[in-house]
Amino acid sequence: MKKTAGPPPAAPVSPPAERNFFQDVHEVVRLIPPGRVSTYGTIAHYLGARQGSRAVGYALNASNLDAITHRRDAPVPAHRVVNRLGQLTGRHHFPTPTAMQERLEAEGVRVEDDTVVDFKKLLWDPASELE
DNA sequence: AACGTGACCCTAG
DNA sequence: ACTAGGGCCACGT
Repeated sequence: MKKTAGPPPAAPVSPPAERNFFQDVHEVVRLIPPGRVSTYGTIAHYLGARQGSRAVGYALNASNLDAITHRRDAPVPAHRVVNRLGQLTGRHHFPTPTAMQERLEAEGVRVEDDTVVDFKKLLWDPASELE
């Protein structure tokens, strides 16, 4: 016999925080103003995961795949996120290998040799700018 | 369910 | 100065 009501109230304990890393990353990246760039580490650090930089990239990958953030109203400007050296390491994950650079240049960001020029000056740190 | 991978970063020798 | 290793977060097999 099967038990009539079989909905196991598993729910062991509510999670401490339901903050989805994914969504959180998307939100922060969306706050990056045009003409500015940020880094995976900076965002991760701002979210409290200093060493969770990889997850940031993964989240952006999902955004590009139109997986979670399929909002055309507020697309995630993943092209504004580079690594700590200012290199466009994620350009290969864009529709075209040059899409990232072109988008940045369209915003006035100069890119040379797959690296953002004056990247340090254009760096946008939410912890400082967003307070 | 465990292991491995990935758009990374930091610390140690 | 350079090289090596570990660590965190989420996902795929």
